[in-house]
Amino acid sequence: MSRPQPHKRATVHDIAAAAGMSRGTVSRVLNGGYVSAEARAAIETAMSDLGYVPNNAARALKMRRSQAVAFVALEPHSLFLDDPNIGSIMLGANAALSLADHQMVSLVVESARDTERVARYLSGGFVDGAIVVSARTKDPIIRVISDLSLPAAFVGHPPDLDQNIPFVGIDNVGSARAITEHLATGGRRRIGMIAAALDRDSGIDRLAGFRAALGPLFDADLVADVPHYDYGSGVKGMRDLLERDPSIDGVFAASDAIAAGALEALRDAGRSVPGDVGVVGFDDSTWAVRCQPQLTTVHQPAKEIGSCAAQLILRQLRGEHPDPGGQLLPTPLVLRDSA
Amino acid sequence: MSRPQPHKRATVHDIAAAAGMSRGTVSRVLNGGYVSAEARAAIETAMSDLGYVPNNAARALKMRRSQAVAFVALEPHSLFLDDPNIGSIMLGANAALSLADHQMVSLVVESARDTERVARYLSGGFVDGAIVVSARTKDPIIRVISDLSLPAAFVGHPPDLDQNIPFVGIDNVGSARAITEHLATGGRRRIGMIAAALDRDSGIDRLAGFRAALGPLFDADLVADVPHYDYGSGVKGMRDLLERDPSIDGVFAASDAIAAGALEALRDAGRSVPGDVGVVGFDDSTWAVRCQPQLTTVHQPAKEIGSCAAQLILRQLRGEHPDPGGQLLPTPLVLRDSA
DNA sequence: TACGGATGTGTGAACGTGCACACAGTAGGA
DNA sequence: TCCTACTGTGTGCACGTTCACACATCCGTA
Repeated sequence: MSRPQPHKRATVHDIAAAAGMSRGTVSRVLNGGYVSAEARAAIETAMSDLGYVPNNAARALKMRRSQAVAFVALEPHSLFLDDPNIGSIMLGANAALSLADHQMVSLVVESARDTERVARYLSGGFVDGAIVVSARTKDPIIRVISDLSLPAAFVGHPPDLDQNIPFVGIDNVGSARAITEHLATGGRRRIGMIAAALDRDSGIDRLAGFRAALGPLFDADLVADVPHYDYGSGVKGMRDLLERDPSIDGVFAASDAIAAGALEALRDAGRSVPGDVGVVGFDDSTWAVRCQPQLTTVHQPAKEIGSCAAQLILRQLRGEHPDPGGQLLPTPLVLRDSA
Repeated sequence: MSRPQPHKRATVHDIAAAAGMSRGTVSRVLNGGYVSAEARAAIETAMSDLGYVPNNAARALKMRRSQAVAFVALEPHSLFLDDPNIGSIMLGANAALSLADHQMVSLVVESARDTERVARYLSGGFVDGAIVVSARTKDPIIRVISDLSLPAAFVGHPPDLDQNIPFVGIDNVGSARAITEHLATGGRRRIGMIAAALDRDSGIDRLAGFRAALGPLFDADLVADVPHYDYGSGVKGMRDLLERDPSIDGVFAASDAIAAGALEALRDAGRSVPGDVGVVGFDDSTWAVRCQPQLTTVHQPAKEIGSCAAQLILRQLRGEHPDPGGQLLPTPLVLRDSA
């Protein structure tokens, strides 16, 4: 069986031979060191003549550094399709890694098969670290990363996360509380919530903040529980709430996409927003300004979250130990028209 | 300067020593060959005791195969944030590569700095091939890939694409023509278009199809030209068209996101859809069913496009030469409520 | 008995790189 | 004169893996 050889590529040997120098000198041209002007010139012309590109796999093997960092998106199906947030986090992380001359490679995990392959990939020396987004409690990838002791940073923090792994996120409890209070201050009496993703810390915490804000006025009957942060869930959740209590006059949606869905359900039911019902969202994503009326929401600094996670990795690569515990970024309220 | 050593990891040597065997036997346990049951057992316990994971960088160096394929998204800023299509293409490609036990790694190119680094990465032996999405005419990445003669597949085809590089896409001209004809058949007289991305083949071809469908009825004054396939562009483009000709009664939007924006502008202008104005989109993305009314549109088989691109790569890796020219996937019309 | 094949195992040489070391020549100061 | 410092270059080794080859053993058969 003959392996298909994609391309016969020049190596340091070939360059050295063509320039009449030794491998060491070629290496010094590439990585710095004492090289005479003539030698450098000869080697550089040889490199461009032969179209030399260094083999990073060999370099990674020798240096134990690949200059690449993985961005692992778990169960991104709905995320990529409905939640613009993860895109922003990715772009933020990429920008920060790019400045440090690291390549971000993002890996998608959808199936068990993917999990295993990604684990192999992460442990294989192709990357120096990993940013993990949207891990659920008991996610097998958490164990894999702990076992490998690969430099890592999580976005959000599953409760069973290893103490030594740093994370970055937002204060979901506090932000949810703040936006709920805004709704209450506006004079709303019957305030409900469309809670989502209660298998993740973000979902649990947003519900906790909502509950804390209302205190004794909290009514468990006014909480609709939907699986995902997406538009369709918003429509369904809002219909549900309207059925349970037609006198509802305020809704906190766990995401902007959900809020957008809720607006549709309210429109169908003939309720005006913000006249009859005040609606607030969460994320300040592109959804927020697309809606009619535009959403009052919690700004989630997605780009900063991404770049912050990247910094956590870069710091570990410099040998610094990250502060234990997490880093929480501020989340200002954004007041628009929906409440 | 001491390099931060993330982890002292076991190698085949260590396993061999622990099991009282030689490296070769360990390799055979991993890659198949004649191994006695006792030897296999001893080595397997040694592997699990020492927590052995093979070093892919070393394997890639030796085998000249990394079992990884890059997914290069060019200028994804607006793509990731506004266009759910690219997410679907990614997931489709990942699924296909996953079945063939290849890791998909996606790379984001936003700046010139990114282009250079990605080029280095692609040529460095970390990946066996590359899927390139959303390349513009004269994109430097095209040259890089041609020069490397790295197995590649493009999604869409910039006109200056190397003849030898296969691509996958849809018949933008034909689909645009078909949906425009649907609009005309419905009895609309003054039909306009919100054309976008006229610096890419997709944008140019959709406009060409529109023009072909209308024939002599085509009126250049009823074409609004916007830069991107996003919601905001749709709002602007529609306002523009209404101003140019208030009697307009049909609109072909170059994407669903644009169509959604157009719906908003029409609502603001007090026009009913489909009563006063018929609107059709393109993509059949999540936008299409989120709108009020839901969009009549062209179904773009994004997942299939992704998996098809993946197949093109896998075929090249098996040493087969791909058919020159491209592969076009069918794009059925989806009739909903907006026209 | 001798031979060929199947099965099982060890050894050496690569893959392409970077670094430590060795060595050579020059210059300056004690 | 000798020692040191600096500049410039070549060589050997290691990174962790796989593969080709050599070798060893066992069995069935001519």
